[in-house]
Amino acid sequence: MVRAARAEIASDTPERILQAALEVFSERGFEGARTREIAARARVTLGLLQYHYGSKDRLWKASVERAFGTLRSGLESILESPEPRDERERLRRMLRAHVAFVARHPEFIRLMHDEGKRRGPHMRWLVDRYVKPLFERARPIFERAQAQGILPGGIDPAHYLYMMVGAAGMIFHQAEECRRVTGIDPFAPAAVAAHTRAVEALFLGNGHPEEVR
Amino acid sequence: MVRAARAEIASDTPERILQAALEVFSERGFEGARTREIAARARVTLGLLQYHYGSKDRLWKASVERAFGTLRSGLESILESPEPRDERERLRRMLRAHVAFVARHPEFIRLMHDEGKRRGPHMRWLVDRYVKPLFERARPIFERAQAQGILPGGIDPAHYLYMMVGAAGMIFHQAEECRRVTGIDPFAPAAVAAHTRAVEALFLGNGHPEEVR
DNA sequence: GTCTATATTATGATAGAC
DNA sequence: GTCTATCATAATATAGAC
Repeated sequence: MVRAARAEIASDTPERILQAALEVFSERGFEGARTREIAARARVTLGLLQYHYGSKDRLWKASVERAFGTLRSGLESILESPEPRDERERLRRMLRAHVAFVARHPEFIRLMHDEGKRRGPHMRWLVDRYVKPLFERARPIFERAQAQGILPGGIDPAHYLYMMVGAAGMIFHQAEECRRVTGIDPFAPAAVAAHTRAVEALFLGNGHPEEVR
Repeated sequence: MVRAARAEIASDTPERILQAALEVFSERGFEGARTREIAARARVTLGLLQYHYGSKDRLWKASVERAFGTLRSGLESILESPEPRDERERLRRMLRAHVAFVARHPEFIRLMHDEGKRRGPHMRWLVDRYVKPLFERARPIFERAQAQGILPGGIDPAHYLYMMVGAAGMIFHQAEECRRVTGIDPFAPAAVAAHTRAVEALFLGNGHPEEVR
C-alpha cells in the first residue's frame, strides 16, 4: 500500500527531535534550554516541535520518557542478571553496570541534577517514576552486603546509594571540567576502565595493597 | 566625618544582591536564572543590579568570586591544618572537611554542575581559578595515601578526586530528590554525621567489620 | 544609590500556506 | 508533516527622575 510504504519511509523526525531535546535539556537544564536550539539540532523548524509535542513541557516529558526507558532496560537487566556467585559478586556487578551506564549516558545524570535540586513537578515525576524504583532495587543489595560484612554496617543504604551514584558518575557528567582540570578525557576507553576499577576498589577494597599483602 | 559615617551605615545591598544571585544562579543555572528573581530576593529593583554590576554576566562572576573565596579560606585552611599524625589522618581530615563544606554549601557544587558540563568561558574561568588549584592540593594527599597502602594504588589521583567530590556531595546537592526518594533530610545534623561516617568508611575502611574482626 | 519607566531583543506558541 | 511567517510575552539592558 502506498500509505503503508509512506509510513515506513516516513521520517524518524519525532525520534530525532526527542534525541535533540534530550541533549539540549541535559546540557542547559529545562529553563535554559531553547526550543529553537532543539529544532536546529533536529534539523527541523520550530513549528514542527509544536506540531509533534504541543509544548516545551510535553517535549521534555517525551524525551525523558524515551531516555529513562533505556535506563530501566539497561541498568535493571544487569542488576538482575543471572545468579551471581555471591553477594560480593552481585555488588560488583551493580557497580560495574552503573559506571558503564553513566559513562554511556551522562545526560541522564545531568537531567537529574537539573531537576533534583529543587522541588517541582518535573522532579516528582522523575523520582516517582524512575529513581525511587531503582533505589528499591539497589537497597537490598547494599543491605545484604552490609549484613555479610562486605560493606561497613550501621549505615543507611541511602548513603551508599548516593555515594555510588556520585562516585561513579561525576567524572563523566563533569567531563569537560575534568578534561581541563586533569587533562584526562574520561570517555576514553582506558579512562572508563580505570574509573570502573577505581569504583570497585573503593567499594570492595579489591587490589587494596594492605589486604593483598 | 559625615561621609565615613554614611559609608558605614551604608547598605549591605551589594552583599545582599551577591548572596541572592548565588542562590538563584545555583538553583537555576546561568541561563535559567532570571535577574528579576535575583532582584526580588535581594529586595531591590532590577535597575539596581545594573547599577552595581552592569550585566548578568558580571553579576555571575562577582557572586561566584565571593562564594569561592569562602571555599578557599574554608576548605584549604583545613587541608593545611597543623600536623596530622600521619597520612591516614590527613586523608581523613580532607574527607571530613570536604563533606562538612559541601553540606554547608551545596550551592557551590550546583554551580560547578551547571558550568562544568559544557565548554565555555564560565567553565574555564571557574576551573582555572578555583578547581585546578584545589586539585593540585588534593593530588599529593591521594598520592601519598596510595604510596602508603592506605588507598588502592595504580589509580590516577584524578579518579579519587572525582569519587571523593561525587560521593561526598551528591546527597546534599540533590537534597530535594533525596528527601523524596529516601525520606531522609540530608541536612539534618544526624544525616550529615552519618554521611561523614559513610564517606570515611568508604575511603578508609573504618569500622569495616571484616577488618575489625 | 535607588527607583520607575522604557527600549530592545529573544522566547514559546500560533496561524496558515504548501 | 513540514515550513514560513507572526503574535504575545518576558527577558536583559538602558535612561532618566528623585
